[in-house]
Amino acid sequence: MPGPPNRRRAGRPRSARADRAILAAAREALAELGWSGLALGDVAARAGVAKTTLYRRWAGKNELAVDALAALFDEQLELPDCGSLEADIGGAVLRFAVLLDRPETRTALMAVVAEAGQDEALRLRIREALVDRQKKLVRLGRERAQRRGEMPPDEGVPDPALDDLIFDVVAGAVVHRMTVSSGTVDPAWAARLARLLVHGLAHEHAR
Amino acid sequence: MPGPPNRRRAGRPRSARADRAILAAAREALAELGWSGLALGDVAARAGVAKTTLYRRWAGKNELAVDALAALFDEQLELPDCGSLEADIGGAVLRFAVLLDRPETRTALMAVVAEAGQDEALRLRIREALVDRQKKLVRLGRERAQRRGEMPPDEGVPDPALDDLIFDVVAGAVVHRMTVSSGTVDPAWAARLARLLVHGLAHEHAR
Amino acid sequence: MPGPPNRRRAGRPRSARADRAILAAAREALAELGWSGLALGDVAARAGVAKTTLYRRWAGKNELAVDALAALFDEQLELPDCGSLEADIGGAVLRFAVLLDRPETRTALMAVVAEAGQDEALRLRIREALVDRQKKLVRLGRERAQRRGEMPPDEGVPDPALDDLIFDVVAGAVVHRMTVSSGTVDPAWAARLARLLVHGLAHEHAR
Amino acid sequence: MPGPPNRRRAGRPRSARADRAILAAAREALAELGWSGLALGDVAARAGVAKTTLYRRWAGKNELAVDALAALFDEQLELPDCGSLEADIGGAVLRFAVLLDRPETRTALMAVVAEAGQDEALRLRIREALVDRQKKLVRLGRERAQRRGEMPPDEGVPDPALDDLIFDVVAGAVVHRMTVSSGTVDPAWAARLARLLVHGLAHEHAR
DNA sequence: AGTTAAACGAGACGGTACGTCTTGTCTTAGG
DNA sequence: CCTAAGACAAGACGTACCGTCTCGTTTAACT
Repeated sequence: MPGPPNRRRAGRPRSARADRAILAAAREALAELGWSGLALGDVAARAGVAKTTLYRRWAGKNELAVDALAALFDEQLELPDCGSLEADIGGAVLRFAVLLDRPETRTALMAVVAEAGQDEALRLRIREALVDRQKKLVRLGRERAQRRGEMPPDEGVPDPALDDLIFDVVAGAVVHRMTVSSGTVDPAWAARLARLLVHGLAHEHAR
Repeated sequence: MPGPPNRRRAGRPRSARADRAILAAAREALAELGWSGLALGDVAARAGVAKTTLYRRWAGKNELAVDALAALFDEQLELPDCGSLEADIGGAVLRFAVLLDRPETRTALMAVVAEAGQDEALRLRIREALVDRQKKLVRLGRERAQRRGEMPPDEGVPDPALDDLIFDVVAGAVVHRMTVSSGTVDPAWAARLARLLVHGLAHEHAR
Repeated sequence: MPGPPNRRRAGRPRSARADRAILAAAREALAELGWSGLALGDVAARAGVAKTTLYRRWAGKNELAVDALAALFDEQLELPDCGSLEADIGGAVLRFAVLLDRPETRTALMAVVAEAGQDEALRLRIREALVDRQKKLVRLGRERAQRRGEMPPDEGVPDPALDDLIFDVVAGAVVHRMTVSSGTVDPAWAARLARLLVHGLAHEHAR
Repeated sequence: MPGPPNRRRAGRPRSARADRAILAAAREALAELGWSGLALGDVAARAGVAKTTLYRRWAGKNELAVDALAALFDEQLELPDCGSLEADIGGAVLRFAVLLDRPETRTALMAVVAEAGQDEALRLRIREALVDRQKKLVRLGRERAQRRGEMPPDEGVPDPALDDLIFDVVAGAVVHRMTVSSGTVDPAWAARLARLLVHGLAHEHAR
């Protein structure tokens, strides 16, 4: 028996208020100062918390930012039911664009991805906390379209690689336009992207 | 006229070797240490140059990185002629993936984009040095496809917004897959993306 | 009388083992790490005791160190009877030197004296626990010498200032040599100091 | 040829103003806050200097304090000529007492000596900068007394061990009285110590 | 051939954030 | 009420880079 699961750890328990205050302060500071201006001592001070308390929970800027991002993504992203696959995709694109319009989101996402280039653990954390959690939107959209008869049902084996492609195309196009190209995502652009995707996918099944 | 074009500035001219050595050292250090590990003092030391010499040419990490990236993009990216639009797109995707496989490229691109979130001048520099220069590949591909008869010729007004969409979809999907999703770009994935795009575009003109 | 002696305080009584363990751990840590390396959290851990338990008994590093020192001084210092005043002084000097040879004693004594420079209460505690308790050795030595006829008996009023001078000269010379001058105290040095003092004192009474 | 001795080191030379400002600020802060309150960041700020500038010159609190003390000792300590050996000693004792009456001197001296218990290099620095430099006062006093005929001239070999003993007795008695015993050094006490020493030394040569 | 003026290397400078450490208090649960 | 465990606020530690500066030296172009 490895130990009773209800076994309380000794000593004073960690404050849940501190966790929330730190994540909120991190988002606030990020929005104001940008990534390179983000100082963990400042985040701690905004949160009304000592630096030790912050470092007890997160190893550094990167880990903290991924968790702050994941909380935002989880609460903001969803797939609206707009009646058709094309409209659903357009709606999801617009929601994502709203989220990326916040300067802290855009900046933090790019920065942690940049740091992840040298940091395998961070790469894993990003995939688990951001990518894999949001891929459920693609699965949900596909299943909804299949129920509506817009897409054929899975024949035998499902094709997760197709879901991955769709995820990277949609998310990638939005992120690239808003960050690299310094463009804007408006309803017209979202609709055009959705149409491109839906018609491209139609041939995918007819091959 | 303020001065003749052959007007040489007085004093010792700037060393061209220093420029090249600094850019090379920056790429090397970036590949080894990642963005946050990149220290300009270290770059200068690797280049065998004083910090002053570096700062005389670039204002900071961001500007230096954009220039290092632009040089790489210019010399590496091109649109191979593979006989069909779909094959051309697949080929370009694979070339871009090879470039992004270099750790310094991936890291630097994401990092400068992150910093640009708070820095309008940097955003402009990125658009001029990276985005606008590479959009010529899309224009070239479209014109080649039109000559082949794979796409209808422009009717009256051209549609630059469509070129932009294509650029963001292709580049965005590749970048997103290789950085955010931590996935790999192989010939099969490239081909599938190209097919999706070509078929999606076919309907774009038939609307 | 503030309370009946058999009055038990409510609740769990304090552990006497803890007191001893803490003092011993403090001496050990001091010998290993020196004053600035002495951390009360570490002392508590070595003593197998919680920090709370330590702080309930001592207000801080200084008070703890003074008590640890006082216990050592009380058990180690005495005036051996070597037959003559000069030999007695030499013997006491050597005993004191042995005590100061322990790194924790030397370090702690100097450190608490340094801290006492800004702390009146600590100064008082040092005088009571260390200085006044050990001045009895000077009184004892003088009385023994008077019994032997080596010194004249007190005429009318005693002269405590002379005892104080002797105390500061003997203790000061040993401490200064072993700490400030980084010298060693061997039997020859001790004998020379004793002779200097005895002959100097002879004239003191003949003035 | 290993290099001309007047060869200028490359780069910007160190500021002499900074050295002086730091030592002065250290003495000031020490007097105000005591040893444990002395923070090097604060010293740097008072000196109008960056922390790096301070750390470039001194390895830590201890080294800085020894140098600050040595400067004080050098400028304050001397052997006044009062006409007789006994009066000279009394005068020197009073001068030393004035110096140790400054809270920063007393505190810093004790503190660095405490730290030196664990630090061989610091012990050496103290001996060189403080002890050996001030022992010249003992030599000077002896030579002056020999010229006056108060002490016999050196017969054959000199006796540096006697100078050392005198130094430790005088300095030790003053330091011990003012720090450990919390006593005061007034002219009467100084005169009594001087008399004790002179008469004790008389027998030293008559043995 | 000498003069001139900027570029160059070296490295010190004032600043700022880092992540760690220690202090003394507080909050749990258990004895 | 004491105890062990450990989280907490506060703040100094010594390090690393930043971007600027101040030196003395080098180098090409212009007299």
